[in-house]
Order: sequence, then C-alpha cells, then structure tokens
Amino acid sequence: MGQTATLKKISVQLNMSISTVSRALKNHPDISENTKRKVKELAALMEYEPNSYAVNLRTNKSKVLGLIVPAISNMFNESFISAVENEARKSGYSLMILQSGDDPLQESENLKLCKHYRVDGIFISLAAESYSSELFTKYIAADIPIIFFDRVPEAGNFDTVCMADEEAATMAAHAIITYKKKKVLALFGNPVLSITKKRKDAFLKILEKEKTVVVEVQYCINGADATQHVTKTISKTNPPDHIFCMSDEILIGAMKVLKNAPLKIPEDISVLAISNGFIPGLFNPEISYVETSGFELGKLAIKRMLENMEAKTPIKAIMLPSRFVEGNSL
Amino acid sequence: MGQTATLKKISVQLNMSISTVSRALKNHPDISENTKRKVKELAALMEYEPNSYAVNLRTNKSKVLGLIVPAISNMFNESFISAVENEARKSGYSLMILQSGDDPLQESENLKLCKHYRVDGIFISLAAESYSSELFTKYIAADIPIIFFDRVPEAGNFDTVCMADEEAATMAAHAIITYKKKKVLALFGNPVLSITKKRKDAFLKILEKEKTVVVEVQYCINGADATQHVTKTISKTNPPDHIFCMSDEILIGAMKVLKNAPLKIPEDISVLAISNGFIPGLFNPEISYVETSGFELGKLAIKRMLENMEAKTPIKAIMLPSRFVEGNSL
DNA sequence: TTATCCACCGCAAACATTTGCGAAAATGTT
DNA sequence: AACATTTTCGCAAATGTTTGCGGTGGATAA
Repeated sequence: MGQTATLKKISVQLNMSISTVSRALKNHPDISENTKRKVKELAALMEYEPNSYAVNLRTNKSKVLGLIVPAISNMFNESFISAVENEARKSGYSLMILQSGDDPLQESENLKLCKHYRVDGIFISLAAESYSSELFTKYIAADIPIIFFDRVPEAGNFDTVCMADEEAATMAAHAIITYKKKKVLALFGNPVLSITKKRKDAFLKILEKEKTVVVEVQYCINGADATQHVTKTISKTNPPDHIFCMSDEILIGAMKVLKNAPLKIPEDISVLAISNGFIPGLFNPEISYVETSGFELGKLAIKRMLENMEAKTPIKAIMLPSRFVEGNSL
Repeated sequence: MGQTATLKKISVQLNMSISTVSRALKNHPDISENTKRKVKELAALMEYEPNSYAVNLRTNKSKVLGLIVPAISNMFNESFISAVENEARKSGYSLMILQSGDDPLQESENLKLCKHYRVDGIFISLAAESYSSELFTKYIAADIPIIFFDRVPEAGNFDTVCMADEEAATMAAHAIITYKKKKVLALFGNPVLSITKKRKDAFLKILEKEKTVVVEVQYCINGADATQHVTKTISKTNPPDHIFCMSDEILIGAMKVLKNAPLKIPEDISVLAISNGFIPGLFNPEISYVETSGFELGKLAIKRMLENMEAKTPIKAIMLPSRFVEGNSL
C-alpha cells in the first residue's frame, strides 16, 4: 500500500504538479473547477490529510494550545479544562495539558515543553511559589500569548482571567454578618497565593468593621491542614459558631471532622464555603457556598485567547462575577 | 534579534556545516571533542532547541500520546490521566487529551485528530455506543498502538487495561452475603457498556445462588437516574435493606436521596459501592467500597504503552486487582 | 499581425532537521 | 616515501507543505 497519502502521490497519479494539487485542495482561484474536482475526488479516495508537521514547519503555527495547572484532579480545574477543550475544538484548536504538581521547577519545565511543541498560546494557573515570571515575559515577547487563570501573578502586567475573588469573599463575609455569627474560624489556602490574599483581605475588611464578630484566620496548605485546624478548634471550651472555607479542598478537609462531630450543622456550628459547586451538595446538610464556576471561567479564557491570537489586544484583567448558592448550613 | 536559534544559524556563526552542528549536538562519534564543545557552548548560549516539527517531519515520531475519554471531570479518569501524565513525562512523552462527551461521533473525530497530530500512541476509554472499531483496527494496522482502558471494547482482540471488574463485583456480592442482607437494590451503569455487563453478571452470579437474598437490578445512565430509582424504591412499603452502587457517579446520585432519608445508614439500609476511593469518604457514615484505582491503572497503562512502542508485543488484556475498603455503611 | 490580457498551472525556494555517502586531512604502518 | 587507515567533516537528498513568481497557451483588442 502507498501508506499515507501525500500531495506528491496525488500529483503523480493525476500527473500534475504538487503546487497545483495543494492549491486545488485549498480552493485557490487560480485553479480551474475541473482540476479542483479531480484533485478533491482523488484526495478523498486516498484519504489524504495534510501532514501536520510539514504544515507547522512551513507556517510556524501548531493549532495547539498549552494548558498548565497545578493538578488536573481538582474540581475547579477539571471544569475549566473541560470548557476550554470544548470551545477550543470548535475553533480547530487542540489542547496539550501539563501538570505542575505545584512544583515551580516542573512548572517551568512545562513552559519549556510548550515552547518546544511551539504551541500557539498558553493557559496557566500558577503553582504556589512560582518563579517563572521571566519565562512569562520572555514568551509573551516572543509572541506566544499567555492567559493566566484562577491563580494569577500578583505583580506585573499580564492578561488574566479569574473569579471576582474580592467580591466572592465579600459576599461570604456579608452572609456571616446577616446570620449574626459571633465567632468564626476562617480557613484560607496557601498564603503565598495571590488568590488567598485577595480573598482574605476582602473577607477581613468587611468583618473587621463589625465589632460583634471575632475572626480567627488559619492558613491551610492542603485539606489535611484544614482537618487539623478544625479538630483543634472545635474541641476548645468555647468553639466557634461558624467555619468559613475558602475552597473546595479546604471544605472537604473541614467536613472530614465536622460530619462526625457532636456539633450539629447549622444549629451548633454553621458552614460557608467558596466553591466550584459540586462538593457542597454532597454533604448533609448541603453546604451554602459562593460559587466560582470553572466552566464559565474556561469559556471566558478561551474567548480571550482567540481574540488575542488574531490580533494583539491590550492587556486586560477579566473578572467573572460570583453568585451565592443557598444550602442549609447557615 | 535572531529570534529562535536553528542549526543553520549556529553553523554560520561557527562557520561549519549544518550537519556537523547537528551531529555535534547528538554526540555523534564522528565529531571531535573540540568541535563538540564549541558547538554545545554556542548552542547553550543561543538557547538552541530543536524545532520539533522539523524533527517530527523527518523522523515521523511525535513524542506525543493521545488520550481520549468520555469526560475528564470524572474522579476515575482524572486520577488515571494524572498518573499517565506523570509517567509519560518521565519518558519524554506529552499528552494530548481529548473528550468524547460520550458521543460516538466526537469520539471518532478525536481519533482522527490523533491521527492528524500523528501521535505515537493512543489511550482510550470508550464512549457508550462507540462505533469506531473499524478506526481502531485501521490505526493499529497503521502501527499506532492503542491501549483501551476502563471502558474497553467487548468484541475483538485488543490491548486492554482495566479493573478486574468481575473480581470487584464478586467481592461486593460476597460482602453482601456476609452481612446477611435480604433485599438489595443494585444500581448499575449504562447497560451498553461492557464494564456494566461484566460487573452485573459477576454480581448476580454470586447472589443468584444465594436463595435468601433477592436482588432488584436497575440501570442508570447517569447520577440523576440513580437518584430517581432510589427515591422510588425507598418509599415502598417494603424497602430494600441494601443498596449497591456500581460507580462513584451512581453512588453520588443515590446518596443525594439517602443522606436526607429517614432511613439510617447502616441500621435501616446499608450501602456498598465500587469506587475510585475519594467520594465514599465524604459521606457520613463513610461508605464501604471496593476500590478501583485510576491512578494505579494509569501507571499500568503507560507501562504497557511504552512496551508496545519499543517492540510490538502480543496483545494482552491486563487486569488490576481490587481491594475492599471498610467504611461504616455495611 | 502584433500586442495585451487572462486563466491556468509549474518551478523552485523555503521551513529545520537527519543521515548515507564520499572526501579531505591527519595519523599510522611499512 | 608510499600506502593504508582512521578521524573528522561537508554535500546533498529527503521529509511534506506553502507560496512568490514566472511561464504557457489561447482569446481579445488594436
């Protein structure tokens, strides 16, 4: 068998030049309808499909987008990826997904991989303590658009797409005041992340004005940290009457204790989270939360990317508003 | 700026031929240590990195593996993907992840995309009602190894890697007998999937021998189906004393009802699932389950793939044994 | 009849790399 | 010194496509 079809093979069969075949397949006006027909027929018959490497080599475009996240297995990232993949496909782009494992080194290696595969653009959610910012600016300068999402750089001027973190935290804080909570344990994520800082600052800004409520802030690198903090706190003589969790991961860690604790939700202790929207519904009672939808954010991100690729647009920081979802934990 | 470095640019600077530069960088024995040194130094300085497209074009290898799943956002698939990605990276491979959305058409389009990007191998978990088997055999014949995982084809002779489905279901059935359950509602997934058939057959084979227990089988296309079936069944005058869920998705659907139901777990009704291991721990009490680890399966799959790529090995169907994880729901 | 124009098509370079083969230079052998 | 051998390197083809430019043949205009 002739193995895979190429322009050359078609041209030989039809006894034309390679260029004519190439142009015919692309509907170039220079080629007569007659030849176009012949070429297309044979091409279909031979199941011709352009060698993407040759095309990429020639055009220096890959139709592939890189996507780097600390971990795929994370509610938020999954839904984000899912959305991006779907939308990207519609525009003929495919996704190359890389995990940094929250390791700055692997993150920069992943960036290099993206460069190596000459992706047309990169989506990235930063690893904690990422130190790749020189790479970022370098790639952007080299005309590889980078869109940061969710965990975005604190400093620098970049294209970002993220949840309205302040807004979400503010909504949560207001809910806590509305429900007249007195003593809250607020669990935040990794303190080096800007997303943590933003949420914490906005959260405290509201609550600190309220003299009737006292807040204890704890940082949790992972779910286990949350489990530990909650365990410690609820065994005190004067336990909090509310627990706020800044993320799904933390919520899960906290609930590991709470679901078996003597304290009942929401009578003895109430719970509120910022979440992607799947986990809170699994508990009993269902946890109230401020939603941050990865799916919607994904759609926004890919839209921005496509804009950016067809014409360099000014740098923008896009925010996706959040909404409050009522459970029975408040 | 000279933009990206190429062999040519290096060769001009050093005033040697392109081939010498190429060979020097690959430590070809024909090249003297002296030139090698010079070349390598300049290459490092210029941050040379081979153009992957040119390499691929020449060698017809891409160092990319395709991975097709119905949906990324699925506990099992995530952990599988995560494992594959990690292991693949170690061997210099990257992953191109595609979602079929359980749509046979999109599945075959994804396969074509894999072909288009000339991936070196494909991992695939079938969409329900997949009709791509001609494509499979065609690609395998064209020397693109395909490893099926989790949801594998029923008929045909393929390389598969999956959970020991019969074993898992058998373990579950035995547990049900041990705990002297009398009336069980068994919730299975999409009946067109071989994974469903295998689990159901093995499950029933054990329980049908047992005259003291009656089993009601229901199929659920999704979690909502499970919710519905459970709702209907537990409101009967004579509800079951046990519910078996064949997957995480179904467990979640079932628990949506059970966690608020008047029936207490495990006193009034016990629950057992086959699961990837994350979800069952979220409930109270924690659900007992037979573990099917996507992570482990992923490691197995990539190992098999690498074997297969370096030398065509005979077709094999690999099974990963499962283990019973005790919760408090039985 | 000669010049002009258009529709249609092919040549060849370019993209960056790999590699078989041959050739020059250096070294070793009598 | 003449020959053989090894070391070291360059030429050129090949991978499959895209594309600027130039060329043919026929039709129309002058």
